[in-house]
Amino acid sequence: MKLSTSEENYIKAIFKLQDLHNTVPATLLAAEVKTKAASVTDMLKKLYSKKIIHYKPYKNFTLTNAGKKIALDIIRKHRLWEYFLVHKLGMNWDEVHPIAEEMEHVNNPLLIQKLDEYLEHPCFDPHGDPIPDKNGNIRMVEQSDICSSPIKKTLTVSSIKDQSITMMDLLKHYQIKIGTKLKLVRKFDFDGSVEIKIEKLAPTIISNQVAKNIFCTQ
Amino acid sequence: MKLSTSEENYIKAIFKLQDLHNTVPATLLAAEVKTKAASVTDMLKKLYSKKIIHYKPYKNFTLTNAGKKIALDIIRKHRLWEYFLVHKLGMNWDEVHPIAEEMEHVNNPLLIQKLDEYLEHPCFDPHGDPIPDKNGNIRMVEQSDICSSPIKKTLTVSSIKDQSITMMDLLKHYQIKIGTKLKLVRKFDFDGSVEIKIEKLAPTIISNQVAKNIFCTQ
DNA sequence: TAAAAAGTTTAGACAAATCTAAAAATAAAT
DNA sequence: ATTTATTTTTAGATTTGTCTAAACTTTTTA
Repeated sequence: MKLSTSEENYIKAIFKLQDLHNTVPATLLAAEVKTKAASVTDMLKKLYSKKIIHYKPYKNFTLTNAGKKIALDIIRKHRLWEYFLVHKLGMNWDEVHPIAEEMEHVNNPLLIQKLDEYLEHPCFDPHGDPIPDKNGNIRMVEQSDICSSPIKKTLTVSSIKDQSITMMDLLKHYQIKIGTKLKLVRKFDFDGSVEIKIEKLAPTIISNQVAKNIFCTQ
Repeated sequence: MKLSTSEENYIKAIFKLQDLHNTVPATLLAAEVKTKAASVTDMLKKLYSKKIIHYKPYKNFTLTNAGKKIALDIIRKHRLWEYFLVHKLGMNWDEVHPIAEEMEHVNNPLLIQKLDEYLEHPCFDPHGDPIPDKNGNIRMVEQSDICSSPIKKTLTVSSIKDQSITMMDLLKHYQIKIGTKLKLVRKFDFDGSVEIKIEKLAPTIISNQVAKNIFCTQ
């Protein structure tokens, strides 16, 4: 089934809002896809006719399993492209979202398979959000912030909680990105700061405030 | 000026047909963009209003300079993506065209600049067609078929005249692609066949028929 | 629990890009 | 040069996604 860019955007938005709020109000969805409530109603009827959502007028609506599968596939494409833009083209993670928003609608399964292979099957996008696999499964990986991670084990940075400009600025200085491999050398009890050792770099100390925001997998 | 995918496709098609035939009949353009003559008329009026083409009813039409610039920019994007798909993702050159057809409409100058850098400013796409630079200039490079190239100089395969399946099959066997570096070792007068040496491979002999179809830059 | 507020849907309109069928202009052919 | 054929344009309809304004549900609140 071929879907329009607009339909795909609605599906993605419903998926996102479904995750955040248990029930999705049409007005919120309208804001998310930057349109008006009346337009949302039209689209809901269309998506219902395509069995992408469960829908009864004036009632709540949710994605069907088929709808969720489609949403996860779009999210997969989006995040793989974001990964590509940052890790291959060297773009900044704060400028890739709108581009990936366009690329995610390029529809070609072989392309995405090849891209995934080329990127070596990444699990997290540059914002630290998990990348669903080709079957729509999000492999749940044990993540913990640096402070709570075991000492002297190789950790891989998988997500950053605080995505503010100031935080990103600091991470840039420390040369820490999603995917960076590092070791927790020791913790200082006085202020909760920690010493870390990043591959090929001299050990440094980062504050507790920063360490708490950096999540890693083992 | 933001252009729709449809407008971009018309511009690209006009550019292509303008190159092939001196004057572009609307019916041919209709076939090229897979639509009907009546739709073409509508679009021509629109493109005229945007100063992308010169147009008078019932008369021939041509791209303005602005229109040509736009066309070259779309072609640039198309060919850079084709290059990426073949040389980075390892796709076959006969399957990348429809994908690049979609990717070319992703509009972000920084993206294309970064992509160009990442690919190291390629001059030819996987089909051997030249890639315009960011100003729309197609750098004219001296090309000659292998038979007419100087002996023992490093040549870079830049285009293949015959793009039939059988030819591509043969090139695959010889491990010859656009971008392959090779040397012409010697020519055999008896049948016009030539001995070539491809980087890291043992020297081989290719027939005159094949050699005549492979164009290289020095 | 009845009135007010908030949220959702219908009805009718619009813009973009397309279509068919018919009319108009140009080109070709006798 | 007039008829025929071809090409191009108009006119009116269709589809997709959107909009506003009004009508209708549902929820809140007093």
